[in-house]
Amino acid sequence: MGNNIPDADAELEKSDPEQHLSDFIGYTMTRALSIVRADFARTLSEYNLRAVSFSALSIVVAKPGQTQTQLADALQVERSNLVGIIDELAGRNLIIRAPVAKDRRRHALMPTTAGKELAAAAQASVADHENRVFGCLTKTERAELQRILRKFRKMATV
Amino acid sequence: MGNNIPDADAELEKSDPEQHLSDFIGYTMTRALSIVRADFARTLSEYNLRAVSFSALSIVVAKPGQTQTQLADALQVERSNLVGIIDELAGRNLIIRAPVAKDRRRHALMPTTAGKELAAAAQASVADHENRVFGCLTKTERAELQRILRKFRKMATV
DNA sequence: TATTGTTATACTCTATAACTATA
DNA sequence: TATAGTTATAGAGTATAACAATA
Repeated sequence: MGNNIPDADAELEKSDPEQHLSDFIGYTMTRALSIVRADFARTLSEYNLRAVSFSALSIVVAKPGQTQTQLADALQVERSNLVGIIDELAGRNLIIRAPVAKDRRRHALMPTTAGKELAAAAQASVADHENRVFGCLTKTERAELQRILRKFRKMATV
Repeated sequence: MGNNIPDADAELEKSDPEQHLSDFIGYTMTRALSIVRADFARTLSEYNLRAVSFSALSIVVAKPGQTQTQLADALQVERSNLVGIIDELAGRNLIIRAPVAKDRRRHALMPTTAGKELAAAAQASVADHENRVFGCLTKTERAELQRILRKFRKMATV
């Protein structure tokens, strides 16, 4: 049973420690996304937004009136964990929890004017961020990357 | 200042709550990767491996003799957090911390025979997982996705 | 003095259960 | 009974500081 002794020279000509791992698309995508996320977080920090609060605000602006459960589903977070995100946005007067007359358990999430303005500004900065970070790819490559990723999201079954 | 009242019908014809967000490659990639990761985690659970311990083991097998600091850099984790990962793999006798004669502060990370075997088996399963999860894409699309992601990793500067 | 591995710790994220008020 | 929002909590994951051994 292998209690190997350090073998100083064998295999050391291989300079890439990721060799096998980078054969996997999932690994390459993970590393690529971590580069994107670093710049994305920097971009959103100007607005004191995290990725998830940016997404939440954007969705509330794009589709006002959703309940917290619906928004949690759209964001793929537990509805218990959405509470703090909504608290954060509502505390900054970017959205409000409006009562729903027909069902008093529910809150209709509505953007305020300030929320719409911040969402628009942040979205413009995120668009700049994407142009910056993906600037090393050609327009064709960016479009192809989006197309393939969208197809994957739509078609993947596992 | 906008204390908007729920506007029951306006905008409700829009059925996709992600509308603006899915214009961003980063958003699409995040969602795509979360699909991949779910199946990846399922695959590795057969071997009682997490993503990070699979990566660590794979790198130790591919390039034996690295120190913990070098491996931490390769994995992009803090070296303090690598300790537990190495403890886990060493506790299962998959790798060993071999002493380095020239510098007694360092450990040379070496795979055991069992570690090499588990890495090979897990890597085969991960290859199956990739074929399964990306089966909805054509071979050309998968190759193109890999090519673009690799170019991005190599070229991205931000 | 600086570096390697380590410990301790704190902060964020995520997941689950249980509560309340409403239906 | 069931559902929407909430609270509490536990488990990961991640980041920082400080320590002992060694260079």
